[in-house]
Amino acid sequence: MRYWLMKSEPNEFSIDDLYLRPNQTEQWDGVRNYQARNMMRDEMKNGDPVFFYHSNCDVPGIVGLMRVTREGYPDHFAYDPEDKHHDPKSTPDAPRWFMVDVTFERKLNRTISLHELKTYADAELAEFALLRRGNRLSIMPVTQTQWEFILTLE
DNA sequence: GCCAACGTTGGC
DNA sequence: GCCAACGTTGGC
Repeated sequence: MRYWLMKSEPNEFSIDDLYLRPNQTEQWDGVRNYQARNMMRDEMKNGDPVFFYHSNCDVPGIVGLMRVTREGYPDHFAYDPEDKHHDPKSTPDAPRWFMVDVTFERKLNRTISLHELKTYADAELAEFALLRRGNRLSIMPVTQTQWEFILTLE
């Protein structure tokens, strides 16, 4: 089992939106970055725990927990010319983009902000991908040690 | 294969 | 709104 962090802008799709979805489950579509795609297509497995991270908002940070409930499958929204993330180079015969399904687990009692996480950047979270300079990936791996440490902050 | 131009992300 | 970081594109 591996641990993950997935970013979303809360004005686009928030932890509360996930809570309100049928079965509290959402397909994580629209990712158009090869590294992130590879993680969804190849590495994320059913049952893997995921941090839900709110980005580009007043208080960026980890707001909840979810779980992978369907492993990588083609992001069919890429075929739709009307879709915001349409990609004519992705076809049903040769899908270029993939997504996973994630299911709500729980909200944290409070947001563990990016600001707070950074205070451990020279200690427990020295290797945390989120804190690496310039890292804009929307999906990133979390080690078990990092996962457990972050939850002790709650 | 190089690299300049351009677009996007996302914190501040 | 600014801008640093960095991925992608496309001319050569």
